Amino acid sequence: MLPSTMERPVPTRAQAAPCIVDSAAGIIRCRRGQEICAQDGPVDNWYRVLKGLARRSVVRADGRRQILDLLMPGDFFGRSARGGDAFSIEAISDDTMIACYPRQRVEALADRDPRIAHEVRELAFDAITRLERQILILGRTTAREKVGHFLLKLADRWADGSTDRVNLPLSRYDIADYLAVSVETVSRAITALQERGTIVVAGPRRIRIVHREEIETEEDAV
Amino acid sequence: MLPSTMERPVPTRAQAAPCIVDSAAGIIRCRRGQEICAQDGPVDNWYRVLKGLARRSVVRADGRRQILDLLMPGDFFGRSARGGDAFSIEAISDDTMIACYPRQRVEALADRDPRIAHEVRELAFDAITRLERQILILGRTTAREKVGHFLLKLADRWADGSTDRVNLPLSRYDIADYLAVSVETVSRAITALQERGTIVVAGPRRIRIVHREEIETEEDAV
DNA sequence: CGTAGTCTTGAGTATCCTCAACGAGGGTGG
DNA sequence: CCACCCTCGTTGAGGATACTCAAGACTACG
Repeated sequence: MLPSTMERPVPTRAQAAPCIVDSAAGIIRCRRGQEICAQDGPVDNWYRVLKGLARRSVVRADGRRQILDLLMPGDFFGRSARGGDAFSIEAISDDTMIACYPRQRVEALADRDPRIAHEVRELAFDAITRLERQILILGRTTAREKVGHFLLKLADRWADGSTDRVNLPLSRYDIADYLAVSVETVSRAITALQERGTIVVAGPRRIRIVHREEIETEEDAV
Repeated sequence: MLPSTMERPVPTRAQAAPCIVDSAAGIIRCRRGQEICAQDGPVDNWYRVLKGLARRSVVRADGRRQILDLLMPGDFFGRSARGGDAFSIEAISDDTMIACYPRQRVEALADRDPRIAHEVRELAFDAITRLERQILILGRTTAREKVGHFLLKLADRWADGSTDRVNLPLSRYDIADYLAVSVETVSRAITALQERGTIVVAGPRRIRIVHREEIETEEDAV
């Protein structure tokens, strides 16, 4: 078991579409677990994931970690200079590639070229959409719903050819911190979904969604 | 009780700072509860709250409502044309004023004027910061923490002169749907915070934060 | 003055968290 | 090759927390 899905290249979305602002980028290559940006670093950069998977997380004072955003190829993010909140960004899969732009430089580029401004705007709106989806998942009541919809979302974004086969690129711990539940609850939820026949678990990192509609209509939708 | 806080003008943040893109705006005036934008409407508009308070929410199939974003003066939001998710936006307080911009028109303006592009970018980043904060609140474990930090956030944004006196502009039901807990739990959490001496409740819509640090350091911070 | 909406509290149940233990897999060093 | 360690994943038991259903107090409003 544990077929080391992380080492294999991911079929779909393995590489982000090229992007105009990449002209101003430096490329960062990361191994699994490597920190891209410290929680209290002073730098003011924007980033875009080119390949792999990364997490943007906050560690609270009690040691609990909250993953704010899962970053897949094409995803854009910044440190939101204002706000005072500081995040740390770490690669989840090996060989994660991230483009890094100094904020001021991109701003300058955007001021000169409307196409770049447009692109940055679109990337920001994508980020908003992502965060809204995350809020919708966090707003669900039971852990089974959270995990189920997380799997659906992952299947859509991290498709393995068909959209019913999910190669989980992250650990149960990451899922737990992303959904704001405990690891044990994630594990139990997956087991419960399997026992109901909603999903089939072929190894901890290999899940097949059999009855998508059972997740979607489990006493609520949207 | 219920001193009808909603009818009184709010001292701080009652009016949003003027904004360049407002030149392209139509102004919408709403009464309390009035819908600004239907959940399945076809229009592709951007909005900015000028005065009052509004909520952007999703109603799930089971009737449960989730408030994605609380919109205060200065806040910007769109219907995120892509994504498929549809939201409905309603005014919470009476005499809420909202600027409404056709998306294409603002895009055209932004393409011509870098200052407008910059402003839209900043507004989008503000929205991202807002949503991230909301995720951090939703990620907390106990309802007491959620409600406590919600009050802190509201005190900061909706200050009544000093930042320890909060005139709740929204009902317990709105708070519940915003924090993804039941109304009863919100009520109990407020009662619990009062019994601990952390806050003082002077009427359902009037709360004073006495020991801010007790909320912030209640087994976690950030 | 009755109705509707808001807010609170109680009782019982369901869910989740914590602590704990155990198994499996991967890597390292002998 | 194997012992060892470490991380990951799962399962169990007990306690804490939140949800549901219910009822009551209060306010606003017609």
